[in-house]
Amino acid sequence: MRAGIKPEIVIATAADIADRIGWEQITLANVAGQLGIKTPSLYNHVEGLPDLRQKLALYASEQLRDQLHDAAIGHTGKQAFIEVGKAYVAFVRQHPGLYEAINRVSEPKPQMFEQTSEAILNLFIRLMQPLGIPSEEAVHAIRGLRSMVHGFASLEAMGGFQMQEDLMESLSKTITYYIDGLSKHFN
Amino acid sequence: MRAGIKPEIVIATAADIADRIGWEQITLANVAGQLGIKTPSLYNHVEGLPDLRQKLALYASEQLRDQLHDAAIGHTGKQAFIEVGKAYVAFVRQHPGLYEAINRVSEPKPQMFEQTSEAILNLFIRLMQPLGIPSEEAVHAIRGLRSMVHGFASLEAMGGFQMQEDLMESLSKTITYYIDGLSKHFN
DNA sequence: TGCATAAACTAATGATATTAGTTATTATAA
DNA sequence: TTATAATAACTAATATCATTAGTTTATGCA
Repeated sequence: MRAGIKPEIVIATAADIADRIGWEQITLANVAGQLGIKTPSLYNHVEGLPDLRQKLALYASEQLRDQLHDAAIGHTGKQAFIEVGKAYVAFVRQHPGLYEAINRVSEPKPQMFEQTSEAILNLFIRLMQPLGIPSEEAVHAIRGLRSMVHGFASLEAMGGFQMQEDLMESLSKTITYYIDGLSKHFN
Repeated sequence: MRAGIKPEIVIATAADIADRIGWEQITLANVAGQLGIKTPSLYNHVEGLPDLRQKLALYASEQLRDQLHDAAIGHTGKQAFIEVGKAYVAFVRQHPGLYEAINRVSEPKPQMFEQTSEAILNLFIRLMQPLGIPSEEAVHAIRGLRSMVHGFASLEAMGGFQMQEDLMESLSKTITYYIDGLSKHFN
């Protein structure tokens, strides 16, 4: 019998498993089982479990990049960061397994993955332009923003917050305080 | 032969492996090998791999709590947060495997672990008292700080920053901006 | 229709965690 | 000091993985 599996379907299946029952549960046995084929058949589509994980990480990072770019459209200044930050946290809520795949990508990271990460970093850099931060300070400022947003998303993903109802509010307040303090220093 | 293994030695061995070659490498085979005993003998000291991981997470969170408390001594206000933040990042640098153990602790988390996490949260809360933030806003403010510090540590641990030389500077600047913006809002 | 390729399969290997049952060592109490 | 109970090692066996090798079957194209 022939199931007609495409590489993308394998990734999609792994993504589904990751978001549904956790990244740890991405095993070749689980993926093959959900696809209705035997484990060794997967080797026709991916080069093994590490390869599958890396391909999933790439897929996930592209999704995240796209959603962050979408969220930034039509906003500038402080509000742009708030929108992107919310989109970041929302992505992690919707796709905890994919976010884990991004964070657990093993070295050496695929080149395309590095590129996508860079694209996300560039988004932050561009959004920071209008604030008029001196360029030698901008690297620190952006590190702070990335850390903040990642910190919120990551802590929530690992169940680090008690009540997640008003977490978006915490995030937008935090970004507000940070950008205000930042602006005050350089204006 | 009898090796005279104490439970603490098993945890210490797992900690050593985690920091040296990575959390993923904590296997019963590795731990037993380093202790000079056979894998099944470990079941006399821990109840299996998940139990060992949880005990290691508890041990790690206690270490982190102690180091953060130490760092806070003798400081108040903005500077206290900077010191604690630096200690946090320093801990993750020194003990990447232990930090991973904390973050990968599986549900349900041991009660003692929850207590230790709460102690760390309480440290942040106490340090924030002098800033005079209204109590209904303090929860947001503390979430922001935790996220920031965790974000820095976590991003560095996963190799998310290019150059880590001046990372401490980025962290202290970020905390400064944040606390300044926060203070401005409520004074 | 025939052939090359893609994609499934079976079988086998080695690493892992885990359980059960056994033996040896140590500590303690008579 | 010796007998006994406990502790902590062991061997043997099983189940689940990932992985490799070799084989078969289905598909698409000349």
